[in-house]
Amino acid sequence: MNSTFSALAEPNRFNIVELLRDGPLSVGDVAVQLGLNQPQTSKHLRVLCDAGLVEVHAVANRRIYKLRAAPFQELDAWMESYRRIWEERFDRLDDYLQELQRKEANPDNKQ
Amino acid sequence: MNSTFSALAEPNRFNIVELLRDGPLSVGDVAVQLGLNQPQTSKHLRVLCDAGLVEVHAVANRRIYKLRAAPFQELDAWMESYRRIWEERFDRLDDYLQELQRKEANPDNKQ
DNA sequence: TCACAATATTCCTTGACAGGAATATTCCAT
DNA sequence: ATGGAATATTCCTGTCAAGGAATATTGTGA
Repeated sequence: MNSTFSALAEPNRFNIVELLRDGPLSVGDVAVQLGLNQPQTSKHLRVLCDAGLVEVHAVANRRIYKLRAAPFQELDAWMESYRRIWEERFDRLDDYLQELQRKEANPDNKQ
Repeated sequence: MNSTFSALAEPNRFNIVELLRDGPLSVGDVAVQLGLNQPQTSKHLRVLCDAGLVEVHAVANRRIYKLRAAPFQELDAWMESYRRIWEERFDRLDDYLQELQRKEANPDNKQ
């Protein structure tokens, strides 16, 4: 999960992922379509691979990279816990303010 | 979107977000619950704030931070485009391989 | 086997960022 | 208005990651 965020935080890698969303591609094709040079492309793909976002498949001379579903499903599952409550809890200041006042009244009561 | 990933890529900030999922908290409370010291906590909250993941609300001496729904909904929307196709496309190597062969046959045809 | 295409790796430099410590700021309560 | 919480900011340092250039590697087809 952490490595997923780190990997996607880099703009070029994010673009690579968006590009691969449309299907698998070779290193060269990724490089051309994103206007990157080959070494950087390989390096970014390696990071994505290490993070598990992508997997390789050797075909003749090329290496075809494609997205892996797992980390996206994991991300989806993580989001789920936020979807459930983002109308409920995020805005519930009242509870917390009362909590604060209560603590103010008798500081020892750690609840 | 980019700033969202960058913000969440840092482990402490990720933990702060997870903590705030349960409701708003003051800087001090965040610091205590995560075992951080106050300055780093403030700094991380600032980054989260700049990224729009969090918003502040001054209450007496304290500043209460809470999650903002927007970036999570944006992330959710982004995920949506992956959910739709992760069984379909991610694994469709065949198409691409045929595409490669086709290009091999007559390189000039850029499709 | 050999040359070449496709890809990966290394080395280097530079910039961004996190943590620590100290200090500045803000704002309430008296 | 003033002392003291609570919070924010600055300065410094070390680390890490990205880009560029050059080079190494791998695998294929002739």
